[in-house]
Amino acid sequence: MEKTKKKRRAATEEKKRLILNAAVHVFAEKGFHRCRISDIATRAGVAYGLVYHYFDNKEAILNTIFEENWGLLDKVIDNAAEQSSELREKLRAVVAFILDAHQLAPDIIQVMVIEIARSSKFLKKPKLDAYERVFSRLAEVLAQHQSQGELDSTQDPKLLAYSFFGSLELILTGYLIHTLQPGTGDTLESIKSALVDNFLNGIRTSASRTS
Amino acid sequence: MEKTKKKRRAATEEKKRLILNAAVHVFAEKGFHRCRISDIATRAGVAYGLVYHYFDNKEAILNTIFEENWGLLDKVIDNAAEQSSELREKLRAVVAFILDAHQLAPDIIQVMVIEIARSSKFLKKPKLDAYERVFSRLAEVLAQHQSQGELDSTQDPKLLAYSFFGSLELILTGYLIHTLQPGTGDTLESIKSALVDNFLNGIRTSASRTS
Amino acid sequence: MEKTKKKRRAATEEKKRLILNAAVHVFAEKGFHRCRISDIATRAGVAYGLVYHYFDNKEAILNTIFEENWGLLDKVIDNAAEQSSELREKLRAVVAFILDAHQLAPDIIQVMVIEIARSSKFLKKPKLDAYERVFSRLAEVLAQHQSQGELDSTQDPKLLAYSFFGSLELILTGYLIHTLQPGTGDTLESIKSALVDNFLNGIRTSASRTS
Amino acid sequence: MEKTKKKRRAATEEKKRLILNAAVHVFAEKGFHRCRISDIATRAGVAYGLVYHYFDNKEAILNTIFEENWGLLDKVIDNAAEQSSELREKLRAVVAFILDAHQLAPDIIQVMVIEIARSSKFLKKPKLDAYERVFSRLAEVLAQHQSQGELDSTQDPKLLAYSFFGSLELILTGYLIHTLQPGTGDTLESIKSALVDNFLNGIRTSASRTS
DNA sequence: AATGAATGAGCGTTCATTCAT
DNA sequence: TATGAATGAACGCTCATTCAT
Repeated sequence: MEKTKKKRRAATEEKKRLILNAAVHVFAEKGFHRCRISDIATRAGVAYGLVYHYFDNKEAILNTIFEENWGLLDKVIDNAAEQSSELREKLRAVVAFILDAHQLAPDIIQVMVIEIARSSKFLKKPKLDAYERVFSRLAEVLAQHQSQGELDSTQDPKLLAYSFFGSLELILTGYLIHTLQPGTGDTLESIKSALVDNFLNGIRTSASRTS
Repeated sequence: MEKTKKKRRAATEEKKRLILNAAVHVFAEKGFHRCRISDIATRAGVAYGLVYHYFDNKEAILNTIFEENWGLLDKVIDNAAEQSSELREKLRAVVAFILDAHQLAPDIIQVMVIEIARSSKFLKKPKLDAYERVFSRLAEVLAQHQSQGELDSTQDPKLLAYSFFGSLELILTGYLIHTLQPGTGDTLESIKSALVDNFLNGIRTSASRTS
Repeated sequence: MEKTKKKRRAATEEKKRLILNAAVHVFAEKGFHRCRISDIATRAGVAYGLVYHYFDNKEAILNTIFEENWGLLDKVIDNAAEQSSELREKLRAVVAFILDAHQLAPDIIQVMVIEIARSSKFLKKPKLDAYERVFSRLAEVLAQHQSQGELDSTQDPKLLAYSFFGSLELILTGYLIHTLQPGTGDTLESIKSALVDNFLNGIRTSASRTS
Repeated sequence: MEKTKKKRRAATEEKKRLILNAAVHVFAEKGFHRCRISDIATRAGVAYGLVYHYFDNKEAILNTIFEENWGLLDKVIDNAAEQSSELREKLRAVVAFILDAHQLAPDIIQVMVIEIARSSKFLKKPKLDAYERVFSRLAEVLAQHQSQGELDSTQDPKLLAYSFFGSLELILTGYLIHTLQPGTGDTLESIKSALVDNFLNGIRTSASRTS
């Protein structure tokens, strides 16, 4: 009995995952507004109505995707902050997480970047807060290193956090829409390093530096 | 007769502008997908059938907004490339244009950033090309300075261009959605400088530099 | 110009009427819950969407029917109260109005009796008040005749009003569902008289009266 | 074995009753069309699939409620006709049954009056016959007393039956929707008497009678 | 008997677009 | 040019009903 119930619960959870995965795929392919519930159901290989058995509505599906994945980012920053004392390492961990995720599951990253970040203007309170927390968290980390004299203290750490994620995001977008292609020499690792190093050191050659 | 025709043409152009302005406002307020043609017409103070005299459909309105404004950015980069030999000046001109525009007409910038740049995934050929040209143009400028030894030549200039615009875009987004507020000390000018300087020099203090 | 606008306004009003009439017919035929918007549109000979041009939703159509017709009943009672001093005459005017209306437009009466009275349990404030006003108004009239000694003053006039309308309503229902048929001798006029007389005098023969 | 079967049968019957009671409650609360099977199941504390073990469909539940209760009314009229020779007593028994039932189980009465009696227009053959039988039965009783000279023989007894039940029904409706409240002096008994007496004697004072 | 996952037809509503005036 | 009535495809969502366990 117990076992049966557990099994059923597990099967149920699996079905939900199936729908979620289908949704991620379809959102990435056609965009949230352009896709229909039936696209999701078809892709998941389930009946139309079943989607509504698991989710209140289309928006709720997107919310679930957001919560599951944005939460991960939250944790990654926390872990990075704890596990290393080097700022460079911390930033690299964040970049690595996102770029690796993009390798493994580009659809999810795309939905996060395009469908959620894009609609951030229209986010309501609880979601907006969750969204913002990631930036605040990185800003905290930066602030800490400012106070240790490693970073220019005159600058707003929040703005720096936005700057950092902005670079990352648009580069990702470039990859996603294929207007930006990794050069022949660029390994994923070299891109990770470049992103972090450029953020920390800038792109000028030391030769050309005056100030 | 001639005059009358001109007048009429001018009046027509004015009406078109009226609708375009209304569209910008409404797109910014509710988002492209969430707003209706009638919202635009109401805001413009015209009958909604009239919108179809001036534009083929809803998409065409967004296209017009895109073309008019993205074209400006194109020109700004060209001008900047010509009018100064200093890379810093060139970049500053671009940043200044965008941030000033955001001061003067935040709705336009919002629509460009949120409704167009973010949905670039779904752009079709001609629009996508126009979109991409801006990045290529900036990349060219950067490549030129690489060849002059001012910038690290090992890096992909296109990627650097994406990085630069990405920072700018997300900071703008932060301002637009009010999760990022200009600090009390931050003048618009100081933000412009910081963006360019950080891109060129990074954010590390010289004291903490080892390499 | 003026004329053209007026004409258009009139044509519009006519179209609305067309839809309203179709709705009355369809509501009467299949019942409010069982009919679809498309039934109304088809019956009216207009496009599906036009119904929504004139009415917010299905409920709003029923509301309009209610308001237009229930308001008439209101006025009829008022007029009857003013134009005659005889209670019998007043009641007869009310009965006559309803039964005549039923002859002329049985569908409307049916919708009023079945769809609105039935859902009276679920009426919200403003509609419920309008609904109730008719009963209150008749109760006032009865109360006045009580105070003149014509009617038994020990009884609740409101309850008497409900009793009166209840008789009328169920008889109408009987006719509507054809479980009650006017007998061969019964003219409409005789039924009107019977209803009023029975209400005032009861149905007992004087011979059998003891009290 | 026998016993076990009986027990099981009893348990089954009990479950069915549970669902039926829940249905009555929910139909009364939200209306037949506005409630879902799951509302009934939830209220009954069972899985909603179980509802389909006991009933073919939603309609069948309503039918069962109708049959169980309308059948009682049938019997009440029969009993009244047999047990007393006085018409007043017979009518009083019917009124008493209904009003007492309304005291004890207002939900059932409401469902009978609002969901069934009011939608009688849409009843199909077998149900319609059952519905109608009650009126016919009362009409028979009245006809009998007409032939004994107690009641005005010129009137259609069926119409009188409708008139009588109509009064009763709308007064009940008034109580159900709380637009009619029992006055402070009105006991339930006085209302029963009034209904019957008014039907038999009318509401005019003898002083004002001319005919 | 009991559960609740699964199905899919049905329907209300929206809204871009067309068209008559 | 200007209006807004008219059209109807599209789609989100509901929920009665079936079915596997």
